[in-house]
Amino acid sequence: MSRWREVDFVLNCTYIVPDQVSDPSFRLPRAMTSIPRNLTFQHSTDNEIYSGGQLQNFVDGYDVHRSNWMRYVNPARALAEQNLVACQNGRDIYFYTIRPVEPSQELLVWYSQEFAQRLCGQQVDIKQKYTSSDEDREPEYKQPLPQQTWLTDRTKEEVKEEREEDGEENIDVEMLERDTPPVTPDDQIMDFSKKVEKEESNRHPEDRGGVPSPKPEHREPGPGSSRRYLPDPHPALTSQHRNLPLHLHGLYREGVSPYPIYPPSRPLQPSYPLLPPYAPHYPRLLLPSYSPPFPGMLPSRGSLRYGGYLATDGLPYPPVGPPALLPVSLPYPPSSQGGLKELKANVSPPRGAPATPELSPLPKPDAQHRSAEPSPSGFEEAVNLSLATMKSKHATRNGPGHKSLPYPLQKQNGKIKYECNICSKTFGQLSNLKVHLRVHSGERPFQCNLCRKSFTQLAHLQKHHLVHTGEKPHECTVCHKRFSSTSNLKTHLRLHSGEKPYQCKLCNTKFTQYIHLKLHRRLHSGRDRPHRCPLCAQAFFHRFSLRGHQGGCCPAAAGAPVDGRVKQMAERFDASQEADVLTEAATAAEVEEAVERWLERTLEGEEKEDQREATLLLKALTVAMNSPAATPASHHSPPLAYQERASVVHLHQRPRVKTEGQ
DNA sequence: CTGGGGACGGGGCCC
DNA sequence: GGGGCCCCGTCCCCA
Repeated sequence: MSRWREVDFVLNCTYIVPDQVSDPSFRLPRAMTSIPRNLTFQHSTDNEIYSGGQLQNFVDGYDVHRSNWMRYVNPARALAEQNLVACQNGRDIYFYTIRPVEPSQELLVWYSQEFAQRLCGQQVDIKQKYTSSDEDREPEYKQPLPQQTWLTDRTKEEVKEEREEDGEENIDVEMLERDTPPVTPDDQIMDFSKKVEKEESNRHPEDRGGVPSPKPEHREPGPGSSRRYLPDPHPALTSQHRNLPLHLHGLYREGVSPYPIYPPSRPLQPSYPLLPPYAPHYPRLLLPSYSPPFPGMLPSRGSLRYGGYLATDGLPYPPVGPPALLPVSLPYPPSSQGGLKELKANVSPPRGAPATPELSPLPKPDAQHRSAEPSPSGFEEAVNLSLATMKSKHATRNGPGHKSLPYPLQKQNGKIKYECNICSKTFGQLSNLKVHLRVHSGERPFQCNLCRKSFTQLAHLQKHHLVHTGEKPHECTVCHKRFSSTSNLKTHLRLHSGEKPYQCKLCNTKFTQYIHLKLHRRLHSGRDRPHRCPLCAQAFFHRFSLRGHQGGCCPAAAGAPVDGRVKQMAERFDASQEADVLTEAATAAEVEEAVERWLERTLEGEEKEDQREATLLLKALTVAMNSPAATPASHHSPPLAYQERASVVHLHQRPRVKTEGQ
């Protein structure tokens, strides 16, 4: 994929996870706080560094206050290990994953072809050299790039790396080639603007909006003088991976200059249509609103890590920074006016009070604003672009002239249904689907300004607000007790009506709330399960469950391979509400229907393939359950279908079981 | 252990 | 398309 054009990446990529906003008030440098929420820092133990040659151009990630988190990302040694490719789009640099990146897997970056050529294509003989500096003058946060590696086959032996007790790596300078320390690292800063300046003879430096950077000062190498350096790529462009002269660290300051292809007067627009963050066809997929702190600030170090996908209720660490600081991923500071906010992307922090302080969402960005600031740092969402491919796919299905939508369309009873491409739920209205998609994305755009809780729907936030106001708008007409929600009032009304819709099948105890029945059922231990297997003594609530057990799940039955997952599923179904509603005289078809209902509910969100396999499996199991031959007196091998499916099915161990388990 | 209330999530429907 | 409203369901807490 490194041969892809940059437009190919834009068209084919699935998610864009932008850098986090790095507020200047944060106490940590930008290089630490700008890391996207799905990534984490880890120290690399592979710190071989190579250098050589002479400085002409280089980019610099030296200053952690000016560079961003990419300074910590190492370059790939070979195509095989590369999982990230850098491309430039207008003034923005995007890093596309080109293969799945597993948790704890290190990001290793290289360039797209175009980007690489733009970096150095016209200066193939760029020599390079990296900064070093006088350590005594090193500011606290101006650090070497200890985690950068630039590994090639020929140079592995050249550098020895040591790590001091405080974790900061130091390189044995004797092993390095003749690097020369600059007077100051910042004097050496070079990014695209360097090249542009060079090529354009400094005619329009202000037009490019980049960070003005002085030309790097070339100095003759001084032996033994270097303890600060940047990696040393290879000088020629004969292969994409070995010979690109520049590395990317340090490109990621605000305001990268337009790349040299652009004439200076060209507006700073993407060279091709970049999906705007608010393109209606592409719902924004938000990562959870809490942001990981830099691990160095964690209460304990070492193996302690965080992930960007932590559930908000499982936040292990407080936000970094002053106590008043919001989690860094929140795009705005809290409004001093109180009230509630809708977190919208790409909006500057509002300073004024909304027209209606309470429950007023923020204004949406206008098109001009968007086009003026296409930077990914301006919006917080991971934009799901996978729907782009869905779009074209279904546009074809719907035929020419049909308004293409990024969602699969179905027709049910003459009505169009919009199907969620994640869980396959269908909705009668597209807007409902869009709200539903927040369930998958984790986006919770409506945040309570009083307690920081956030919600997927404004109505939920409005209801939540009653918690703070104490308002209880719903009154019981019988006892005049008041409730904050209609649901709770309705539950309450059962007390007056005597309605108890939830009944225990074992003891006939009835309850007004389902949760009470669930709790109650836990009381029924195995001895209360009337249907017991004579071979293994396992007991079941339902006779058909015992039949199914004997038909394929009993470990004591000879000749029957027992799949533990199937056994567990059968037990779960036996204890499910779907099984509860069946009578013991239920027909095979009724049991099968109940199994399907239970599956549909239980496997919601599972992988499609797993759902399909599980469905096949459970149907086979249902056959066993209803097999008249499956009696305690006649054990035999399970039906063939069951055996076959049981060997291939893969079911996730769900951490949370909706159905009441035992 | 039961019962009652509080809070919240998801989705349908209307405007 | 999006907001508002409503309903249903679920979970948690506590007496």
